Amino acid sequence: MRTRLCFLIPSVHKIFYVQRASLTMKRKASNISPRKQPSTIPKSSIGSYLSILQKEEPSSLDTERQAKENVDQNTNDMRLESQQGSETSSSTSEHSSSLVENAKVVCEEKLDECTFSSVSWQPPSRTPFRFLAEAFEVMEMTTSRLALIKILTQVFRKIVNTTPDDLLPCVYLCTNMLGPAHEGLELKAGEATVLNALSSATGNSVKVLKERLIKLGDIGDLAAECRTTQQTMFKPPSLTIQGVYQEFRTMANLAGKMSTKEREKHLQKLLVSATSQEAKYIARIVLGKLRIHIAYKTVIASLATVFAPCSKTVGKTADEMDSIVKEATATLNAVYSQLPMWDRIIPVLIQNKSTQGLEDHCRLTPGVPVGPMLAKPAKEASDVLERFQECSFVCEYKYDGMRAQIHYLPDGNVKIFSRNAEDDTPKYPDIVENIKFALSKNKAVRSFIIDSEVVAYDPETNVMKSFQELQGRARKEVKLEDIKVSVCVFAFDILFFNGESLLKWSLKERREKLIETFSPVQGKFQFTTSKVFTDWEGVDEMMDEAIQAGCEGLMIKALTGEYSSYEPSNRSQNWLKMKKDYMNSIGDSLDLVPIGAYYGRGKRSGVFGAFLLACYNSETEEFQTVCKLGTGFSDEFLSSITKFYKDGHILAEPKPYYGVSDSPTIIPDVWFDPCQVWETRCADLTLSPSHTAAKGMLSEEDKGIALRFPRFIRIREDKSVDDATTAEQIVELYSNQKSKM
DNA sequence: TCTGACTGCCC
DNA sequence: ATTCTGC
DNA sequence: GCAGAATGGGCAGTCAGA
Repeated sequence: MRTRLCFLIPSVHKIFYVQRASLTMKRKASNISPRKQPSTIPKSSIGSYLSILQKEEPSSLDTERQAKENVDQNTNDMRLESQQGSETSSSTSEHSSSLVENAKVVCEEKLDECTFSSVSWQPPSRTPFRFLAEAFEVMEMTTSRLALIKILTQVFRKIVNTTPDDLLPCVYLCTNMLGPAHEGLELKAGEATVLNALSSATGNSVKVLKERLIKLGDIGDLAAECRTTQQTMFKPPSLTIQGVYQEFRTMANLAGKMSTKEREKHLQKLLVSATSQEAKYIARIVLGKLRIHIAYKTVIASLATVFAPCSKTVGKTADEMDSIVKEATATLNAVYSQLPMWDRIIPVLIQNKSTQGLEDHCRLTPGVPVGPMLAKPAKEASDVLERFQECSFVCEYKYDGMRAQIHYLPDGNVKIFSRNAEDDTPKYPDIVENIKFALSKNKAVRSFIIDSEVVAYDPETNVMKSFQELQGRARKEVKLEDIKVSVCVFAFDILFFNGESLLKWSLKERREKLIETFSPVQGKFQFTTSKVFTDWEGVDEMMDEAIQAGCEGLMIKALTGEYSSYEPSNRSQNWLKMKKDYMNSIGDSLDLVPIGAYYGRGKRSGVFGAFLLACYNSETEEFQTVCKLGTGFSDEFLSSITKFYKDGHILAEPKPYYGVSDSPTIIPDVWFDPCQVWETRCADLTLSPSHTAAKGMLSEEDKGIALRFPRFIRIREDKSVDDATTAEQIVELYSNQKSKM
């Protein structure tokens, strides 16, 4: 707030105020310890936090070591607990009804041992949301995966044993989901909505809240803080997990006139009924950033711990238990990536009280998206050769388009899913047609799932078009006759065929199945260009050809052997991706001048989180923006560079020779003195509606040029600001790139 | 009726 | 998308 | 090496308000 105020005051005072502001900033930053103290522990339950708090707030190395031992000790205790528990249930494991009863006995023992919360409830009451919020609070304070899994396991176990119907909504809230991704339910509420709701719930103006948000760096912390200062006239009904989840679904289903206000009202209602701690996590769930160091992988590991099949564990050692849990985790991982629907999986888990038999109920099914296999970046030949020594590998063109998983259902329907399991079928009626055409010669096909990349394609010239053109296609309920940008499907894998999963087949076998099942149609449905290699000989040439053809680079995969199966949802080493800009020697690298910065959020609160970068236009003698930059720097660099700029290199106003769009998403929080040059790498240059580099020097007069995938490399100490990359050079790079397409 | 803010989703 | 970091 | 959490450009679609 103070820095903002100083803009209105003559320059001598500006310095004074800026310095004061930076001092408070510094003091604040030094207070932030790696393990953040929770701001909102309810006094009533302080005691139950203590054990974990001590572990996470060590005051010396000694206590740190001690803390580690404590955590380990606790983890072992957990194993013993479940062992004992299962001993009890093992004797009657044949009868599921007695199983349930026994589970309850076990549960009651465990209730007392809940290490993070004293909240308790009994049906018909539903699980209090406060119980989950308290777990989140503790999870936020640690980064130890074992401790995180331990806490989540306790949460799930307690819910399963008390109010099992709440497990599903609990898992949804833990993963920021409203339902299966392919069902397409969207909350349609983000930061602005939360701020508005918070404003009407607390009486603070949005402007004040925004200023406070800059300081706090987290909207949940803001919500918690607001609640603390608000007086409550009466005690509102307390929230339940089920209630919060249902409220979100209600919000998601609102549409049309007044729906924005309506959504805000629902959110306001939630925030008013929430304790400050609950408000914190409600706000974060809405934003989709829980920031408690867990995502669905940890949820899976915890569920697997709860439902690990330990019915016959009498006399088993901790190590043996460990491997049972590991196996259960692997099972649940595999099941979820082949049927990413908690509403199908969780009822089975609860019914069976075990991960056993899960695969029989939750199978790969056409019509439900599979987690797509992902690739790891490879920077140089040796990365590839190390991985694939002694065995042959395939290189495929890496097309610059969008991933599409195409399903053919036994009823003849076609479904198309995006990389993130969204249903893209309404977007691609042309692909639905092309598929049927490519299949026409093969009447034995009843069902399949294939993996492919969709690329914008000019059917006149048979030339692939840019990602940007593909991005311009309409998305909702597209009609065949309205399509303006045609596309070609480049298929590269098949995961399912006529009722059979092919995931375990080798890539060699899958490719053969793919090729025998489809007939390519030029410009509509083709196979990716690919070639088999046994060593590096010829790979560089293929890479050049791929770039020449408008591709990003190459995908590299094992053809046969243990690394050649399809691993859904895994970014494993089985697939590598290689792009020119990964390689140190090649690729575009620009020397740019930071002219402003944005306050960081989350773990970057207190330092700058991103910067506004400019090139130099010698014609207009302006610095023109080419990108914001938010990745590539170490934590240490960020804090030192924040200090550097705040210590005398901040401007109260932009220089008159800064050419910057007036879009609020571009205008930085602070302006910089142009005094450094940063080496910045990118994948591509794109036409930009919001950046100003080379504006007016292109065929599209009102557009500038921007970097695609920009990242920080290093400070160029050896360069002065006038040696920065020029707009002319950027135009040159841009037209070089265009001529390749 | 048009525009800008917001959201979600591609990369 | 890319990158860094704690475990 | 995994999993999580920072951050990028840019588009369509929706809705509120000019």
